[in-house]
Amino acid sequence: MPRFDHQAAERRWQAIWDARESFVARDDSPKPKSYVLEMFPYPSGRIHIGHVRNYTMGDVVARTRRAQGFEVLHPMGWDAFGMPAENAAMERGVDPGSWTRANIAAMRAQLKRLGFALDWSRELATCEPDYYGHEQALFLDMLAAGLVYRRESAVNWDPVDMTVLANEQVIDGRGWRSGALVERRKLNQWFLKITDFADDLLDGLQGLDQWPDKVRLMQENWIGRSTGLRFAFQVAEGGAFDVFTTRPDTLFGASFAAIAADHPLAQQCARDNPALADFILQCQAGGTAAADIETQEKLGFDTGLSVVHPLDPGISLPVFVANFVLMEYGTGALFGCPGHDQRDLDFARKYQLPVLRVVAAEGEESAPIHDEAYTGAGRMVNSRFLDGMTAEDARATVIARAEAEGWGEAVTQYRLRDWGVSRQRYWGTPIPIIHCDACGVVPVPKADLPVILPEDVSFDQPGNPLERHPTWGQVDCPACGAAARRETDTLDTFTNSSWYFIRFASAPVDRPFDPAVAAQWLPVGQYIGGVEHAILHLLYARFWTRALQRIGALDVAEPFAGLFTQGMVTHETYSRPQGEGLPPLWFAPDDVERRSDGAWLKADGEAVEIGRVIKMSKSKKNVIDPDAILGRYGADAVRWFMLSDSPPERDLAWSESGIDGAWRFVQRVWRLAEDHVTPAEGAVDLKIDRQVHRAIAAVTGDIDKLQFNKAVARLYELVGALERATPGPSRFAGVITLIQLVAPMSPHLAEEAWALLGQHGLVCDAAWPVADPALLIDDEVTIAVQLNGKLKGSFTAAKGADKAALEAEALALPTVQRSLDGATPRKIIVVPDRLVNIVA
RNA sequence: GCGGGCGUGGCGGAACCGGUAGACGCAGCGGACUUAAAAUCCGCUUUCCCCUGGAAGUGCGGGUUCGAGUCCCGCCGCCCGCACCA
Repeated sequence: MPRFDHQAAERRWQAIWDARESFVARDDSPKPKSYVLEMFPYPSGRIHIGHVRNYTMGDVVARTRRAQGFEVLHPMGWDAFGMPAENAAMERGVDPGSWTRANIAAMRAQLKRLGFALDWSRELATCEPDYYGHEQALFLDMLAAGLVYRRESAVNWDPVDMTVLANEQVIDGRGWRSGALVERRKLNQWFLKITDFADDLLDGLQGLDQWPDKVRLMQENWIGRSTGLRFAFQVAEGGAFDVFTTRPDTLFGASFAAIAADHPLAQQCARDNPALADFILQCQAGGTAAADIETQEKLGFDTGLSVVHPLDPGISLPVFVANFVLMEYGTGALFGCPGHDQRDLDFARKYQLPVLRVVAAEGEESAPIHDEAYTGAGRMVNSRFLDGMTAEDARATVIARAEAEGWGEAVTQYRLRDWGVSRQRYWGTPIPIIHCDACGVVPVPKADLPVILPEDVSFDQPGNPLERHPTWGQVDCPACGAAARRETDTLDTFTNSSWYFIRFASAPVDRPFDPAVAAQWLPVGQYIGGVEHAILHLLYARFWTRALQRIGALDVAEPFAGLFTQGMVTHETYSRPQGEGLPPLWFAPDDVERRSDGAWLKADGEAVEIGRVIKMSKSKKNVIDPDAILGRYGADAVRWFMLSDSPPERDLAWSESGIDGAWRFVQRVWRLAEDHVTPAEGAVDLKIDRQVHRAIAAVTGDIDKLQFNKAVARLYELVGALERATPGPSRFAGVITLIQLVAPMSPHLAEEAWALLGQHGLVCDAAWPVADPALLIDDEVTIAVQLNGKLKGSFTAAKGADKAALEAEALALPTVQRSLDGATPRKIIVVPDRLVNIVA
């Protein structure tokens, strides 16, 4: 029997879909609209398995929605700006533009081989002026609306390469190329006022009921709305500074005040205190990453100043400069309460400061604090007029008193910080700003957009080549006409991904989008991507959409109505140590021969170390190239395997076994189709009809919930049932239905089988099957029989049988009789149509 | 350090709302077909035991319940994010 010829089928059907423009979305379609989107890829060079998994999931949703009668928008594009292109330029001497465009061409060809139902007519790449030029216009609109501002902010500075580093380029506090100790340095940078939208973004989460709870929770915590007290500490030596606290109840437990190293007061004190100046310098060592700062040893320096306790002028507290206080959060200053904050406790122990309990659980009132701060609920102690109150009441009382006496006020504080979008890098959207000595900061007039990124640049030295370009930066000031300079910073690539889904929906030549057309498609009905984007990308895109709404550009509040976060594709790693102080050398799976007892490098036949199963990453080289697998097994088998086994939200550990099973499944379905080229005569087989309709209901529900692994299992069961069934009209109809249910997952096979079976048109255009409710009802059920909750047996009964009958039949079971041994049950629990539990 | 998640056979996983744990697939073993191989088909496959039956079992330790993989409390391990990776 001939096998399913995947190569011929893929070519044939992909050409037919293209010619018929099957997946081109029509703006003017009368059908209800559905927007299915997967996070667009960075063109790193080759598609990897994670992309295949992501786009296969989206494709199943898109094809199913289309069959269900929706006009589906399912586009694809390229998140094409970013650091890897600059790294390639430095390492291989290619220019970032050519490198990126070649990668796009290669990856587009790979995606096309997979037969995705994509509308390629809407393809975009963020590195092209016809995309980023419109982004520059939107930036200027936001600037005009007051949503953009400039201020100083810290970056990672490599003092040897004299360049700014990304957090990723700082390894153990050192520059990744130079190895120099990194410092924090301040630069003037552009910011978007995302904090203006903190409440909207937080409250908006409530309505996102088709988002995973965990993502909503993470965003909620990230925004971090808290209410507390802001008050002024009077410095005994003169002056004052503000602090913010969420725990005003613990004010009597305060034993010190701490300010950030770059707090104005710290700077002022350092002027005539060389030791403090030194300490502040020390605080600037290291990168800007929060994880690094917060895991650093907590260090403080006593300024010698003291502040007056606001509730008792008789108490004075020492003022420290501390490396864990961030100027960016709150007021850059805090009071330390060691009894009820672990970080403060560690600090107090280190600098021998008093530790006092002011909140206690019942019975703990006089228990001293040892190594662990008490952060639980309780009542106030050692706190004078607050004693005996709950901590919650004490909070309100202190705030009320502060407001009445005028030394503080209740404020709402956010953990969320404004979005710094300036990057001291080349391969990004140029910020459309001109610096003029006379006029200052001048926006580029819209008529002069796009500000085109020059591609004749050199990477022979570190840093941003835009700064060294001979002519690009020279420009006349649009305001006064004098010679001026272009801004050489580019925009964060997150700005590119903050509105691409709008450009997909509407892409006029002369403006970013048409609001009416875009609003027809938006919000995205189903967005699918990695959970690693749960906060930053998704929050920025939500902000950008709301900002557009505020400035009247687009009447959409939330960009993504439904979100699904897929797990990553993981793989074990192969490496060899390179010796002291050097990172190991990594090897790609293609270069390694894997056997059951180890792994060997093909090149030299020597063993390599097998490492943990981790996220596929280029740096660890544990990346699988789908091309070879695609050639051998075909797109349908690869797609099928991507959906099998692992639940889509969980990580998928790649292994070559399993793809074989997917290939066998494709062949099994093909054989079933070949067996049924013409409809069979004979009687209807109700049992098969029931199984087919149960499968329709289950598979439809599973796809709807994106539980593809369950849909796959149901289809295996259906195939098995059809194989065993006797030939006849029910079996023939069942095979037709099977082909339709398989079509979103393995579309080439389905089209080929559909044609073979003499069905009309294309299966991708056929209406999705609907289950007949009458065929979904069981008339018999299996009743489990338990004794004290342990299974003793089971029997079948008519559905809806009454309790007494079930009880009697359960008691009559031989195993139950034997176990009871004549004793009378104390109690019998009957769950209708389910089980009988006998309690002895 | 902070925030979020996950943990079930040899492996990936299934189990509606607290009601028969292990569906389905992979791997393995045995058999059929074949000169042979491939392909295909059939059967077995959580562990243990005194094996026509019984006991234990969902990371660990407790708890609630007639009944817990599912709910509660306390641990352990792994993974993701932390604002300049995309």
